[in-house]
Amino acid sequence: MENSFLSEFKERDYFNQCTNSDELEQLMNKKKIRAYIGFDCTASSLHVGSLLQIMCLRLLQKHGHQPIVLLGGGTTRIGDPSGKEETRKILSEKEIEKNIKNIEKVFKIYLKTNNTKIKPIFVNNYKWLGKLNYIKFLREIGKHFTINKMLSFDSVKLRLDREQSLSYMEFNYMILQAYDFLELSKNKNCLMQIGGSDQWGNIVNGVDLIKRHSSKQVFGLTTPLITLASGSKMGKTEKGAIWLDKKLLSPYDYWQFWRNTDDKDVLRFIKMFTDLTLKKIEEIKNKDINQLKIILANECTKMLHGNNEAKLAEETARKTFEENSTGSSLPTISIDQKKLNEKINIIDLVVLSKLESSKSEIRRLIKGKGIKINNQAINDEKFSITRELFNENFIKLSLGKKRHIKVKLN
RNA sequence: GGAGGGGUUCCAGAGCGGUCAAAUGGGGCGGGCUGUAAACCCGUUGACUUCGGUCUUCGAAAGUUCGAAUCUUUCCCCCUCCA
Repeated sequence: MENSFLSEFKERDYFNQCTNSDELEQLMNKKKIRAYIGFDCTASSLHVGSLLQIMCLRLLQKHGHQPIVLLGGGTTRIGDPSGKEETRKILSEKEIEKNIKNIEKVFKIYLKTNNTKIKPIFVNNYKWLGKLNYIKFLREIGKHFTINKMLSFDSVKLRLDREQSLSYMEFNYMILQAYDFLELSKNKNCLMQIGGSDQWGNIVNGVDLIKRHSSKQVFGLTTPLITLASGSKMGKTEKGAIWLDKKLLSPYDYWQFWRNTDDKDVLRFIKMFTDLTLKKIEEIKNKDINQLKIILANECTKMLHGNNEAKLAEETARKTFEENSTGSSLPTISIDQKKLNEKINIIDLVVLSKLESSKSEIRRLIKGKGIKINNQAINDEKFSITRELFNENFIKLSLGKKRHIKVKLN
């Protein structure tokens, strides 16, 4: 092994803080350990906001350590107040169970599952949190926490400062997360918890609790919060979240997300989100910035959706943007002959395409030359679609420069 | 429990009886410049429209008025201080 987990972790800019970096380094060089990351199950899948954590788990595997994936069926029932401005909606039990199943699939794509030494261990904290006895819990666990300290945590302070209420339920979240860590350290011999920097407080609590409760030394490690050069958080755009799920976001759109990365973020993201070796990255880093963006998009898409989808997306993007033609993996809708005979108005076509649902907005777009058919701007909202527009049964419909769709005639 | 302050369009935040679909900023969207980047400039930003207008919005309901985001009453929610 040319370098250790921790040094690669740092080189790839995953590192934010560690409870004891030197000792962790020694430990991990000496033996293979188990480490866990907890994931929230409030949505039916994960989005790129969680990708860095997933990459951490991959890195663990790469260095022979075993990841534990905690899908928080228990804690999702409470809701983590960290970094949240408002109380979350409380989900039904059924929804949470469904989400957990779906999210597990994502990990099975990103993580190696055939090697028993390193294959991910999936745990659901509802198993132990669900049957906690309140009095017993307070006596055994609660006594290790002081309110004074809890109030000093950012997750709590922020909410109080913001004049947002924080319920007692949420206030307990950090204790539950600490307890999770304790449970995993006892039953799964888990020695480390990794998380985003917003989890630091929660993680440290766990490390402390374990020290007090079982006099064991465990570690906490956090990754930086990834913000885009534009300052916004990664993962959610105005159009919606960048899901790691084909059903929620097409591979083409996923590819596009990476292709549209800000210049300033490209190298950082290549380091963080691709499997390219650091050496390789060093070699290519002076390439043309747009080439690099394509590499980034390809690598990321390949990892999630497979090589074929990545190639297809690249090809489609090339055709769409460079040749102004249409690529095959461009999202497609179909309309039938009959409908065409009755004349389809441009506005209705756009609505049909689902690229935009508000007719007022579509009218505005037309006024601003924002709607094109086969690369020809439409300047009349009464424009109707005729058969002559179809080339080999297809037309390309574009909204602005980036939203394109193929319309197929049936 | 007592005393105050407040809930406005995606967000922040003006408006405090007609000229309000509601200032301003941010964000978004479109156009220009470019490189499917950033920055910058311009336009736009409730819905529907036969482009004349029509309809629905200012926590909820009821009321006063020719007319309410603006006044009154009740209710719901939030915050601050005191207990």
